[in-house]
Amino acid sequence: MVVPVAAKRRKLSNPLALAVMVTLCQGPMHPYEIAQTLRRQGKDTSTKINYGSLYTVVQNLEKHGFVEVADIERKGNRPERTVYGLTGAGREEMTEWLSELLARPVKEFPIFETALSLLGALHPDEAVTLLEERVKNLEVQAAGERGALEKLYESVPRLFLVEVEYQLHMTEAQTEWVRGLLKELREGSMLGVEGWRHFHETG
Amino acid sequence: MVVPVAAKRRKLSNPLALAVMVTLCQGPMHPYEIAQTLRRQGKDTSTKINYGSLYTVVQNLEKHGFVEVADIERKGNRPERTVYGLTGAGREEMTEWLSELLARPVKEFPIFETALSLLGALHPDEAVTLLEERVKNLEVQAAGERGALEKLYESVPRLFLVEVEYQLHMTEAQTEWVRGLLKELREGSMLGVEGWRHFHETG
DNA sequence: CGCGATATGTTCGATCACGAATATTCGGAT
DNA sequence: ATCCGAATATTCGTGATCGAACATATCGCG
Repeated sequence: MVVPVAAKRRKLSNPLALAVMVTLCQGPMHPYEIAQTLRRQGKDTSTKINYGSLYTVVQNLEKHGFVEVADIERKGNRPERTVYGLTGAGREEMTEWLSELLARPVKEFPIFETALSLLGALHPDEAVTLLEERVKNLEVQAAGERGALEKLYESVPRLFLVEVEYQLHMTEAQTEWVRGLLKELREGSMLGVEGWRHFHETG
Repeated sequence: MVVPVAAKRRKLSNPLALAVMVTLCQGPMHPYEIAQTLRRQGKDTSTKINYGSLYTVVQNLEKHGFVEVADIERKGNRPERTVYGLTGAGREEMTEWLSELLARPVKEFPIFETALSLLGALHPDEAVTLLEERVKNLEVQAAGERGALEKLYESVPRLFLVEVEYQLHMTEAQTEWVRGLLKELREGSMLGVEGWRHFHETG
């Protein structure tokens, strides 16, 4: 089997679309129910669920034949609820997309990286203060994540918590790195810090 | 001084806007020149620079008074080049925004996290194969980043490379974590793996 | 029973993002 | 001289995004 080296452009790129397809694997649902299911399963911490986007995404999935209308319900006087089911093409797209995401790291642009690259625009003392604050915040965040995880272990198999464990690991990694940076900044050992300070103090 | 606990909504949220303001600190420029400067300084690895977005962003910055037209050049027959400069309000917004980004971690949604949370949709053996491939890819990526860094150390002060070091650190952290996950999956020690397999093999 | 609060569902439109197209100039090879 | 590809510089149309508004149902409680 030949693995395509360049990722092909997908017809839908919103991650929510993938989450929707996976959810519909569990059976036909209407959009709102999809959102509820995702939330109930805690997927909303790893995928941004936006009602605004949800309906558009489902529509687009239908347009491309990945889902189809399975039923149109009407209970009482409420607006109709269109129930969607996953198609064969949908299942295939889902598997392929998910596989690609797992196997291939993609370059993303976390906002903290941007901020770091622009660090020079602040006074070095200010930078140190701010990064110290970040470390504190990260510690709180990590503690929260650990706590949540402990609770969840009691009711959910680990399999369904991998992404939470990953999050925690990455939070810890970030904390560690920022601590290292702070150390170098405070010791002034980092090449270029004197120049930086001088630049900001004279202009 | 009271630190606002909730981040106030910014008039501009595109990170490119921040990068633009920081660049204009160095002096007035026209949009294209801003992009060149960012690229020359390697900022394009940490901020997504999109020509399509650039002009819109600069316009919006102007609309909100963060930059202003400093000059309109015309050389030969080319289209006019509008040269922009940072305003006082712009400098303030820049400092405040950058400070917030450094001090406060924000929840983002990296696509790999989504993929992890949906892992159960694939057969466990398939998941293992794919994650092994990811580890290989991550190793290549890390090697590349390390190489680039070595080269850059020769010509650029460390201060301007912090974001690259951060990237590398995070790549390594991710690799380590995926390796751990793989180990657990292969050993079958992870709670729930048998059920997972069974589910996929019977349907 | 009547009231507000909360949960259930969906739609809309203003804004945003960005690939691709456009248009000109410059440098170097022929 | 002239042709061509790369660099310079900007615009535009399409499509995505998402907060907020809308509308109804259900539930708890006095």
